[in-house]
Amino acid sequence: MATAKRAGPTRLTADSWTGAALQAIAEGGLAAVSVEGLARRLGATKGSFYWHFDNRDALIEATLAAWEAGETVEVAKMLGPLPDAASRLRVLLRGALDDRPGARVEAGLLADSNVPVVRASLDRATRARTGYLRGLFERIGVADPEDRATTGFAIYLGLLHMRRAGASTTPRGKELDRYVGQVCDWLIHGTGEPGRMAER
Amino acid sequence: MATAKRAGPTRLTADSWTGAALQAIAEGGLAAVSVEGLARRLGATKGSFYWHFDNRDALIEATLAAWEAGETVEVAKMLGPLPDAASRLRVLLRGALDDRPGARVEAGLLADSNVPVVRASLDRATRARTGYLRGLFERIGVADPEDRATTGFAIYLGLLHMRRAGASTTPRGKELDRYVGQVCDWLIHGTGEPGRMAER
DNA sequence: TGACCTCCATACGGGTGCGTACGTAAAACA
DNA sequence: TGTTTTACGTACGCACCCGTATGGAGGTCA
Repeated sequence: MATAKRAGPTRLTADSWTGAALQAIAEGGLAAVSVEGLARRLGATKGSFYWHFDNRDALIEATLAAWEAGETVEVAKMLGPLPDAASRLRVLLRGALDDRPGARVEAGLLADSNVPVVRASLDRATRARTGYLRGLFERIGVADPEDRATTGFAIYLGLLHMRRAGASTTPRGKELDRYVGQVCDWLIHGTGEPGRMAER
Repeated sequence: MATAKRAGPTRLTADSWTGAALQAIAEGGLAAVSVEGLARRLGATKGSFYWHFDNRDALIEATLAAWEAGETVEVAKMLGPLPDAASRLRVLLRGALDDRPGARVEAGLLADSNVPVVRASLDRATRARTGYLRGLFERIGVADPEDRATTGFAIYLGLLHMRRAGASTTPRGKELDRYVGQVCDWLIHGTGEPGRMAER
């Protein structure tokens, strides 16, 4: 009974490991990424892992790179077909509260933002998003696109976090659509749709 | 050379351990709270710890309770003397970006919000703050205090996180005061001070 | 001064994770 | 069909951490 046991066809690839790592991050952050743990999940052993990667750090770097790449194309795919800046903003914000796997991974990574590699990765993602947001606000024509981009991203992060923490205060379901729409109008116009908000 | 070595007068108390745990959380989250690690910091050994606490979980519970208590009195002390709701809102938001030790602990705890005990503790803190925020907005007299409180807290969390992640996009120094003021005006009036923001 | 209680150090067993050494099936190639 | 290369399993040493067992120093009170 030397070799046996794994379910799938047979051999694993480096992507098998980064994929499992992504799933682990989504569930429990970096701490859940252990070589032996992933091996158990994959029905393999460390012997396999250390053939594909030099060490745990190498796996983490590869995993982060895979996430960044997948995230940018996913965002592009979500926002590309949209017509105007306003609807892109709305979709972007909703992305914080939807159950995309990418969002779950991002929420997991937020927890380990003090780890230098993760920090670097998140910083790139952050920069890309705030830059994109700033572009949206510039095209919309507000006076202070920088501030609004920062605030928009802070709201994004905050909602992402409230969702991960399972905060009972997070808007859900139908409420969510309404709330996100409200926040977007608010970010864009400085106030809600005319008549929906008091001015004092 | 049986007993010796610790610097301080001598004996430790339960508070010594929760204090060290708070510091560890501020630096590295829950993962940094290890009995043996704290013992090294305090110049003691596990023998001392297990006299003051039943186990690691008991320490964590006590530490969270201490943080919650300290946080509420600290917030009360900061906001109590302030005259109007607007300035309270501003100080509350600034609290996310200042270097209060409490904020560092909170940022560290955010990282472990998937741990049930931490989640419960954070949830209580969150509820208290959003409730307080809602009260502020109600007293100010906006039409939708609930939405604004949620958004205000999301911004708080987002900024807290951007600061912890060392995001280069976070406003700093003088900019910080201006930015926080801007966001507050914006949260309150729906738009910035008249003339500072374009309306389209 | 002797019995006692408080507080802590030492020493141990068990668990988990990383990384390495080595052996070995199965595929690829000759 | 034999040999190399690919991919993986097994077994080990090491480090760290939790929790327990046990004993001892120093203060307290009779």
